[in-house]
Amino acid sequence: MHTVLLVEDDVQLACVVRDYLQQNGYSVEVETQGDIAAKRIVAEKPDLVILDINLPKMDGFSVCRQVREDFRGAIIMLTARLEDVDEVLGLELGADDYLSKPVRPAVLLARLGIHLRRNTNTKLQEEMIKVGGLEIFPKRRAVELDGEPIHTTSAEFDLLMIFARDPGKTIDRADLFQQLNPTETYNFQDRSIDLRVSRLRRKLGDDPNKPTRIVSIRGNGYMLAVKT
Amino acid sequence: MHTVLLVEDDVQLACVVRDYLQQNGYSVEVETQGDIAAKRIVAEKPDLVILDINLPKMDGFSVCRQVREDFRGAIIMLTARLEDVDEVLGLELGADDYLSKPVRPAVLLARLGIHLRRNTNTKLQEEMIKVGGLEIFPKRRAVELDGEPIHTTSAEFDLLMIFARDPGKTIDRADLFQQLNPTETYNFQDRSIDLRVSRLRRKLGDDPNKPTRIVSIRGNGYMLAVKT
DNA sequence: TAGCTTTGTATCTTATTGTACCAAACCCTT
DNA sequence: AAGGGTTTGGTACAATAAGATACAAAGCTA
Repeated sequence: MHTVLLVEDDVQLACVVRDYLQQNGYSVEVETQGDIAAKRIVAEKPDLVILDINLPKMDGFSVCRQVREDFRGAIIMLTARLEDVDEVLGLELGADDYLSKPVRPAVLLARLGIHLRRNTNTKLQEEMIKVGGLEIFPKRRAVELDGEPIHTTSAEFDLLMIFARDPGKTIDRADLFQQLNPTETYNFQDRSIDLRVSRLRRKLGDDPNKPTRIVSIRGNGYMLAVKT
Repeated sequence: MHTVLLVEDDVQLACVVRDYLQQNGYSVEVETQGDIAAKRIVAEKPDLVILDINLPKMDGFSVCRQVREDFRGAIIMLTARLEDVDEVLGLELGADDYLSKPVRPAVLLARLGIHLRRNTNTKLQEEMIKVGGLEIFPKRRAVELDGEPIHTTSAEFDLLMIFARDPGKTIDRADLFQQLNPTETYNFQDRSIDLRVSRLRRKLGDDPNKPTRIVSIRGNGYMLAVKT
């Protein structure tokens, strides 16, 4: 049986949904406050979270963002306002899906099914890119090194993603810069890329004098090493 | 450059994805109809197919099934977010991967890279080149001598790679210089190559008077000795 | 809004790599 | 075998690239 945490401040609605899901074989918990929900998600690790955007204390966006790195299950956002949809779709947030209110029960059930199947089916694990001992989870924007979670900032993660697309290929600074700041133009004395690499290296436990994960190619750029 | 056939009936989305992929160095064709897509896949043999499930005329499952026997490239299935499709089916049809909409651009790119490398690039770059007691790992720019890691600088490694590609063959300075600095022209009094060799020799533990690994061929150039 | 985190700029330090120059080895002629 | 020219190896040094640190601006969180 799958567990679902329903985060919704409209108590009446929450109860209706809860009963409906329970009748359909789910174990459902309800939480009305955003800040507490964030804690509960991490602590209780439900299989799936249904997350309203309008919440007291902390809105759904913040909850999602805060929790995402540590929580692997699916998050379905609920929106009342149409304009929120764009933001949910914004790929940075890390939500898996969204539904706009009012929600038809059958649709909700169908969505739950999709996301839960994905998690339980062994062939369809969470999207992951694996390079050497590095595991990158794009949805959660999370990174693990030899199984240990590593906290990366946004800029670091973006950089790592570019490397991860082409492990073993050197990518020059101009290229990196372009991909990270598509609107700006690269200036050859810019050192921001170096700094990002440096910070990322430190987190990956790389010795800058003898880096083994992100290697420098003098006069060219950097490369994500493929450990054999 | 790799060719990708994008089969997607949402023209607007298709164009966004096409542009994005093109910006990242792919040659992209778009097809909106399932039945025609099946024919094109077999006829044009793209390196990779991105296949939406919801298509007019013939759905993605059928296309995949029909094409799979004649088409060796990777097929990535796209599941539409509004459908309650059982995604698992996609994999039993012979698809290589699947992604669910909305697709994070970075994830899509990463997946393309993974599948294309697997299919076309397997032998392009060796995992390891072994010459005598020397082991060279191009994909992490690392060198080991009798099992001991050796730190090489960029210039040294590049030079060693050239030698390692043709062990036992003498390569003249002009040739080396050209491969190391493709844009510049070689000047016969240039000594930078000699210096690189000298530095590399020292790291490889070679006695310059009686070098055993990188041998000088007087009047010609250098050669990586094939030690037994 | 106050405090924390993130991220870039400026600046300094260290490492790398080529040029210049000298010494040693080599080859040829005598 | 001696000597001159040529080729290669070595050291010193300067220029450039990359790494480190401090700090300030910007963004978020609470």
